[in-house]
Amino acid sequence: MDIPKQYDPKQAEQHHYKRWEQSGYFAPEINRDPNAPVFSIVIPPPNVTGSLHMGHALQHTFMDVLTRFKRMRGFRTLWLPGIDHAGISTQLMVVRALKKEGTSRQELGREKFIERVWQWKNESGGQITIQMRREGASVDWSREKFTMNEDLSRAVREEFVRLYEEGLIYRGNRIVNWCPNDQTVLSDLEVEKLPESGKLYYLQYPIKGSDERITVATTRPETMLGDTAVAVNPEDSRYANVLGATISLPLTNRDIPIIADEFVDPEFGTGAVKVTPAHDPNDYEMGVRHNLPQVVVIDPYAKLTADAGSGFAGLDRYKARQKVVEEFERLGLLEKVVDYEFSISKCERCKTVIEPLISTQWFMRMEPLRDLALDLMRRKRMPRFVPEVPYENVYTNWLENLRDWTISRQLWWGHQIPAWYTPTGEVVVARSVEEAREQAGTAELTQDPDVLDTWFSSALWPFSTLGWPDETQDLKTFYPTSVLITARDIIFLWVSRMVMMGMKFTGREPFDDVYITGTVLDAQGQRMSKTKMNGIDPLDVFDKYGVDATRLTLAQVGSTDTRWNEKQVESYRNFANKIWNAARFCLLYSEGASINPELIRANDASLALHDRWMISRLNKTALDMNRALADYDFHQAVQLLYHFFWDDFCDWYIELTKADVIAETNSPERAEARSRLLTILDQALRLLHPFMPYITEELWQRLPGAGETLLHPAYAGASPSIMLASYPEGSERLIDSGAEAEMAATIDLISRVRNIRSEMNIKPGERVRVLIGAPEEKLRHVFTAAKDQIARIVRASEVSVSAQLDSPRASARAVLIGGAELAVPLEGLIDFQQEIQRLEREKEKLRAEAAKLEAQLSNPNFVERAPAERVQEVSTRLNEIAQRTSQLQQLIESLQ
RNA sequence: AGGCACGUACGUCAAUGGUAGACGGCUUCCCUUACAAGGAAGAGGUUGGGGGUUCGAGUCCCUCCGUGCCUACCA
Repeated sequence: MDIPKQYDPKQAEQHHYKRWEQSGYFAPEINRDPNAPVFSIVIPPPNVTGSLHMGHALQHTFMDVLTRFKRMRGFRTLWLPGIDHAGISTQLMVVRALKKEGTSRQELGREKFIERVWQWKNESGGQITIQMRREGASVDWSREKFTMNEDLSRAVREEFVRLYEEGLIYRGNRIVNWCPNDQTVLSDLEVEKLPESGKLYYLQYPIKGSDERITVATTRPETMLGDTAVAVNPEDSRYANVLGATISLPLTNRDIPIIADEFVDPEFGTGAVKVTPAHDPNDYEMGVRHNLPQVVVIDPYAKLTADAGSGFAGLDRYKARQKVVEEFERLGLLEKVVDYEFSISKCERCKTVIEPLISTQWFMRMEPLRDLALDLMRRKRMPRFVPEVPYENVYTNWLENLRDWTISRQLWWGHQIPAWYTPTGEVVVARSVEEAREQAGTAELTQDPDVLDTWFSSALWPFSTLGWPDETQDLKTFYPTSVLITARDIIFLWVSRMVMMGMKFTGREPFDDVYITGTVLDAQGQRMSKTKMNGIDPLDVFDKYGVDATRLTLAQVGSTDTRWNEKQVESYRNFANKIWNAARFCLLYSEGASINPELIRANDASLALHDRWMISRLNKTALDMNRALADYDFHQAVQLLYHFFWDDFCDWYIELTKADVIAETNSPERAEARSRLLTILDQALRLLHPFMPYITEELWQRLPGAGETLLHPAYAGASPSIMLASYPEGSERLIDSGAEAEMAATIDLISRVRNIRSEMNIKPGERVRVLIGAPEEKLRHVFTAAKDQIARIVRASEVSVSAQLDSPRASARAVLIGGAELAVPLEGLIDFQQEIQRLEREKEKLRAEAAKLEAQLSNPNFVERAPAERVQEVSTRLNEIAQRTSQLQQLIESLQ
């Protein structure tokens, strides 16, 4: 057998995925058990424009770990992949391409443009689906979905029509967030508030029929051209005398009133506020309250309108600002300008400053839907957020303060709103144009040109992808899904809306649990972003360290934010190599052996200590793994795997079983030791597989005896793969605390000898004699039985065990667990003073520990109030220390 | 402006109120036939500061400092 000394991830990553995919292992149909429990996840659909970034790799790792785990546990498992059409991003991308070609979407026209987007999508969209294969993601590609496909579009129309018919969708004229660059309306969630240092301008407005002026402060002087009132707080005595007076608004020929409104904070600025209902959300509200006219002075391109007056019409908003300020100064009405820090709304995508505009849009009334979600949380505590703190509150608080959702967008790429207008302006909402014609009684219909917010379709994702509105078998089988795994920044945009729509249309929660992942930050603790250029490309990491090592690194992140640390990946790359070489050892000595689960099915006294211990550790680890995964404790799961494999399996078990395994002569004992080793390796690989799919499959395929019989019964008949083998569940019955204790004593003995070798500077090649005095018969038995292994591991020429230690004076000594003593004769090598010091140091450590414990015991409050069990523990430990100390003291005296 | 997290070894992170750990890095020694991407032995901490509750606090409470994130209609 020819196995290289180093694990080559690329080699292993090449073949297996294709075979898994082509064999249909990712599809739930591979499961032949009609009564199998179901596990399903839908992927948060990545944008069609996107390519794989660390956030995806992170989420996908969690999803794949769970999916593979559940599949191995015999669940009918579906991880459904798909892509989001990402309205604005995609449209912008194609618009840019057109610009390069010297044309534009307007020139092309709507139909041609959409064709062009599809063409782009088919040629270069969804890069991520290729990259996901590299990750090893076990998604069912046969069920892949795209939000713009006909089936999902039908679901969107169904959603729209039903909500409209119930009055939950309406068309209205309101102030909205408008992006002058993208030329579309945006929802509140697509706007980000960024701090900005700007100016606060104090403008004086003359009061008609008097010499008085009233001063207002504003950050946006240009909007004064659209002012229709000045407001003060009704309680503000400073302005009581001018309430109801009229202002002659400078630069215009309009007169506007001074009104009173609670909204005005007398403490801020001058206590008087200019009111521009057409261009400010607050002023809009105030305008509605006071029935003020709306004078539109800024257009959708953020240029001033004709209503702004001849001097301003056509000017850009910032030019207009400058001009207004100059004019006020010229008129002597500019009181002052001060520096001012405030936050400004920008388009999340293009960072253009949002212009609040009054516009006719489609909205969704959220209260009744919101109540469905809040009710679900109150009644059933669903979805269950992991971690619960703080996300359950974040989610709930947001829902409680929810406002209506602007769902229309002035784009071409997306689901066109299924609303048509008759020549007389009547609105007809229908599932198809045919239905609309029938309803309207005319064929002369114009469809609303707007499309729906991308999230409108995403909100249906968990059930639209399974066939809704049809009652499909998939929907019945896989809905509600088991868990949603996502980043925290879309809890509002997506998670909450899925819950609301799920409850509304299916009457069920869309998922039981929501696992919110941490964020992978850069080495400086900054979020990775395209604009900052600080992102780490997961594909580069795959190339450098392998997919499996990267997956372990990411899984370990769990739900806490973590700075990217390449050293960590390197250490898991080393771990992969360790696995490789451990398997290599097992395979090099596998002649005449094969996997045989019978060999680890019982744990009785006929087995050697190291075997009983290993079986115990295996079962403990399996139980812990199952628990960790059930709790979504990925960090813990990775730690368990790492230490189980490296410490327990490699460092101790292989070393202890090695003597039997590499024996020259063929014997039943050798065959059994080899087979048991292979069997435990098989179990270890299965435990690892959900995290490290490639290396485990690569190795498992080579193990003698790895075949159909090891598959989970639900996959009987499938061609063998570790991904269909059953996941070790672990059994309490096979945990052997006696073996663990005996092994602990053995490990203690070995460590002590090694410590002596190291501190006494004994050459690695030099053999030493190891003398053990163990008063306890059981312990003598343990050490005697393991003599050969111990000798091998500590490079001893002799290991002798007796009840009483009888050793030459010139020995290095130690006290062991269970009152045993150890001596390593070192004739001529030992410096007695130095040895005494070494033992004194050890005694000192014990003394320090004893001091703490004694302090506790001598505190009457502790003895009285601490649990008796705890008190007992302390005094037991104290006794141990006392015994060891006296033994050490004797050793020291014998040297003096 | 409010709200919520977080602060533990040189770095990245763990620790149901019960002796503070892991991995990497560091020091010393070893290419001992699975693995130098390895092995062995070590060093390294008043858990951001201060107060409180408790027999006992990294963990619970208060406060200060620092860092993030989210929400918000102060012109």
